[in-house]
Amino acid sequence: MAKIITDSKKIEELLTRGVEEVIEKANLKKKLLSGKQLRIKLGIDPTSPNIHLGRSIPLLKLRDFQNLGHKAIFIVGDATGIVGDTSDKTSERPMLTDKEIKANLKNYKKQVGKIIDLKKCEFHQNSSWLKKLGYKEVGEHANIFSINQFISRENIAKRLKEGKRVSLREVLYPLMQGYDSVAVKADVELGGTDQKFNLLAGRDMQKEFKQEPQDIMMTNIINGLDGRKMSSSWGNTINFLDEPNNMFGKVMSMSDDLVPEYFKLVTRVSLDKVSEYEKDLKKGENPKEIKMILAFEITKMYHPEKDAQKARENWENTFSKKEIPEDVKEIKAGKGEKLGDVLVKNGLLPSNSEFGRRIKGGAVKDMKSGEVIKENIEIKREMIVKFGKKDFVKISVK
RNA sequence: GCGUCGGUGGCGGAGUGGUCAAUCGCACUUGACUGUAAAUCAAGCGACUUAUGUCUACGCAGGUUCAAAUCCUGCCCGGCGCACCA
Repeated sequence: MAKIITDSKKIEELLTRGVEEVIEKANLKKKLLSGKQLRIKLGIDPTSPNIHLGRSIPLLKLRDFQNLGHKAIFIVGDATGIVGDTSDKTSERPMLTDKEIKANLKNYKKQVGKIIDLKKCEFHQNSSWLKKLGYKEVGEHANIFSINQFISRENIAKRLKEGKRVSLREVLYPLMQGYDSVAVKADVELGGTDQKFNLLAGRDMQKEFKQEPQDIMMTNIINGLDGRKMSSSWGNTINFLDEPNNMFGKVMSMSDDLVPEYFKLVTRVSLDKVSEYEKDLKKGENPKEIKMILAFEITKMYHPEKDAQKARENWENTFSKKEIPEDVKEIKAGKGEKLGDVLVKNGLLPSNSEFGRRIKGGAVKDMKSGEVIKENIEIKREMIVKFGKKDFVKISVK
């Protein structure tokens, strides 16, 4: 049995860092101090093959709990994923197929394992209990809640008002997530603030099943690279599986004002250090420098430290010193082939028209001579071409 | 099922017989300025081409017309209302 740590300073950080709201906080604190091992539940639906940094917030929380000796219970929502949660959506979420879910699921353990300790973690797929339920059970569960509750949720109410469709299946989601809590006998459930309704549903379900209701810890939601909410559908995510160079670069390209928030939420750089950085920023330090630290910290959480270091060097060379990146993609072309055709054929550009636009915009550049290429030239010898902000390619002649 | 309104590009949302590859906003791409930040400015944003033209597109399938996103018919999908008094 793991030893439970009850250090009050650590508990305080656990209860506050990246945490928006705890229900019920006093109760949870008491439990944490009691020295009893708690069962901490976190579920993620495999709605996308990639887990992004937004999810790392509750995952890091889960790890924090683990570090204090508590039992992490990770649930992959393969059943809930099919039904689809509407919590963070302004429109209906399409139902996923079994096949999609399975494909998405493939690397989940690996990704989650980058943060939490899988050996000390209970790993479940909620289909294992949810698919056993029939209409009778679902009916009973559904009876615990009212439509009134459901439609008064902000995003649902809004959709109704706008005359958008709200399907009956969406009502089922909170029931399913709530039943998960019953199935794993959760003491605490983690989730984003947008999950409040579903998380609370778990408490009601547990009461119905004569379990003590779980406490709820709602973590902050992180903004994506562009300042909007991070979401796979916006394309503003940083993913656990992003390559080091890419990950580093993505952090560097985000808004300055997000930097402190990122430090607090998605890293575990000590809070003292973070407030130092904040002070530096206020004093007028170039935000780029602090952002470099952040980019490095984040990258090394998901990749070996030396890869993160390399990514940093590569970034400096490429963008500060305007050199050619180390990991240039290499392709082959026949002598006399048109540059545009080659790029399109290799999937680097979607169409010849796009190539034409970039030519017109002056985006295409011969890196050896440093000159802008103004027309669709024929390839005669090996060349390194830049054809966009981040797009480099080395073309060798067959 | 009946009635009614509607289905337009990644999204929102114009357009209701020709001048529509389709106003506009957002998102996105590229360039300038920079710190691959923000803000700003400029250009672009179906494809093939590089001519200043062809093809494919406005839920789907037909039809009317010299000409349709726009009119007609059928189908599919969605919203709302009705489905009552026994």
